[in-house]
Amino acid sequence: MTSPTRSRRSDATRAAILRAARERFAADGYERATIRAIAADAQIDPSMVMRYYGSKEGLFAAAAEFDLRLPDLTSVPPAHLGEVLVRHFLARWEGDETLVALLRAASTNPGAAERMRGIFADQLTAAVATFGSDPALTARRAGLVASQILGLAFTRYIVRLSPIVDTTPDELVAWIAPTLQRYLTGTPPG
Amino acid sequence: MTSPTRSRRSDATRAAILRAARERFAADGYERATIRAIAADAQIDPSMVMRYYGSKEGLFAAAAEFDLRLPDLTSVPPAHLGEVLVRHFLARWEGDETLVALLRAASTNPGAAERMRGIFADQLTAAVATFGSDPALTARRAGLVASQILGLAFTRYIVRLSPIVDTTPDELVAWIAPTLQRYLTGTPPG
DNA sequence: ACCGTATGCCAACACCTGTTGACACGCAAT
DNA sequence: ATTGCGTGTCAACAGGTGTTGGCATACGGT
Repeated sequence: MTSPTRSRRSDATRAAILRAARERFAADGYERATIRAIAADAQIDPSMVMRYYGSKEGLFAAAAEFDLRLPDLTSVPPAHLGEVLVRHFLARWEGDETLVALLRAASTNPGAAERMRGIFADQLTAAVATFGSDPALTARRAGLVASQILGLAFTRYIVRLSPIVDTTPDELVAWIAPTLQRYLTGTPPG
Repeated sequence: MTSPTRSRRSDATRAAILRAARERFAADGYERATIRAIAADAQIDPSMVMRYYGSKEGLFAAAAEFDLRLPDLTSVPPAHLGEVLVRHFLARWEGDETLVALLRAASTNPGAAERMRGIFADQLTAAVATFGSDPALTARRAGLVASQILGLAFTRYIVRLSPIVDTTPDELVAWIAPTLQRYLTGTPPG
């Protein structure tokens, strides 16, 4: 038995499968991304996928591993929270198709929706909770932020709505930052 | 041959198929909603679906027929545009699952995404254009509104994010109306 | 009453899906 | 050299998919 720290020969295959899976899931969604297509992209046999990831669900679970990597919001000037967040999100998934894969799959796959809920209810809510406003409101504030952020991602990467696709990240930040800012620090209506 | 105005006997079947199709597409998405399941819901044979709608794509095209029914925005006080819009959208699809079906399908089905683009790029942009601000900006304003509106729908009906699901329509309107108001009538940033 | 046709069901096709088990190769340790 | 195991390929299974053609039946016009 090789040492667990020593890289095994199959690690390259595992990585190739994961890369191909992310691409296919992002491009086609959960059901259209077939194991055969993923295996073909990775240039291996479909049965390898099963051996290394157990099932299609298991493969997706591994491929959709995602961390928002939210920055420490306590060290951000409170007036710039909105801008920092939009910019971070855009940068985060403009270069990583994992979230697009998750987004596409969440529409039809319950497990993916569950994971999406975890990411935006746990990670984001936790980050919002750090600059302690009214605890009773943090969940709602985080939810509202998620609604605008996910709407931006949905229109830009999934539906590909022209006015949103054609707008530069900087312009998007300028328009959307005030929205998040109000959701985060604005006084509740009513 | 029966008169085209006279209701034919099969109209009930056609309607039952359409109703079942909308339900299934809304609940399961395009690929998981099988013709057999739809036919079973409508209590008819799968081949009937093919005879009346030609193909699964044709059935979806018929089931996803959707009109935003946007009110005449010229007769709305400009300061209340945001509120009127959020309230209208919430009411519009809280009682009609067609848009949820379209939303779910748009993630994986190119035709559905195309239709979604049509709805929000044509109908919404046209409505925004009626209260004539800078024409060069109307498309972008409409796109931003779409991003928040679709994000709301996505988090509330698809991902079912708890803080958004648990919030009453009135509270959602209070929070989100100012966002749309700024996207519609606010001065451009920069 | 008759006949054409609209309506419906049944069985089957061809294809694709996730998944499985048997078998071959090559490397590493004994 | 031989043994054991990690790695990989091949073929096949069982089930589900959209879709098609043929056959019964019941309705509506004459």
